[in-house]
Amino acid sequence: MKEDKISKICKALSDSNRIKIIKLLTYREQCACELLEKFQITQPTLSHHMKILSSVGLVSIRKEGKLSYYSICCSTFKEFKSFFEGITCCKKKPKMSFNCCDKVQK
Amino acid sequence: MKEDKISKICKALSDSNRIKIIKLLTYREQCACELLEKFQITQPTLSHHMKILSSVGLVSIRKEGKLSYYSICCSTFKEFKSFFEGITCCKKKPKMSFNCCDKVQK
DNA sequence: TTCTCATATAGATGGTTGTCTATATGAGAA
DNA sequence: TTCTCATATAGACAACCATCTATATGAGAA
Repeated sequence: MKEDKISKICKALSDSNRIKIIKLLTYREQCACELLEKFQITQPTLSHHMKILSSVGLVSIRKEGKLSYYSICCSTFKEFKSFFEGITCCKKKPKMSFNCCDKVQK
Repeated sequence: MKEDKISKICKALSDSNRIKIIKLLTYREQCACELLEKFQITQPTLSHHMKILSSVGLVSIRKEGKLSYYSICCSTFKEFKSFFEGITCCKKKPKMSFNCCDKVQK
């Protein structure tokens, strides 16, 4: 996954309500009305947040009758996480040999 | 780490240039002038980006003479990653027994 | 069809963001 | 001190964002 896509997903996650939504969807898929109860926002605002989360592929929608069920989209989420696995916090003074901070720091 | 802090870190990472900066710092700490060469932005804009990254604790600064060396802040980054480890993409229809998507999806 | 309920869309608004140019700061060299 | 270089800050501007109210859509019930 490229930097551009990662930054778009991070933007989608840059709101604390949307982080909470993602966390809630960890346990099971939920319909909009269920999610709405847990927030102090209006229904159109929740709808807006869900659109942002689904537009970057973090969340998928399943419609059943009048209800819309949301769940985390596994493949996108895994790719997102694996990008950060590739980032390590390594410290090296310039022109010196490579050392991982895990060894260097206390 | 709380949702509010996670969302602030995601906001700091919601720009593709800042994602690239973090990726570059994976390999070693670098000074501002070194980083600047790799982007098509002005020096004040890079300085602005570094301030955003360090204000959320993602990056730390070490000053040496005229130069400022930036590196990834291990502890924040690890906490950030571990938050997402706690998020799993599990699918369950309401009122049914719990199933992880790893088993459910093809 | 008509009503009701769940959700989406439209449009407005105040606040935030990425970028720039211009300028300040601060360290080492001359 | 004066000059130069690396970096930070100030201020401006167009674009974007979270939220709201009002309204539309669309499915099932009556």
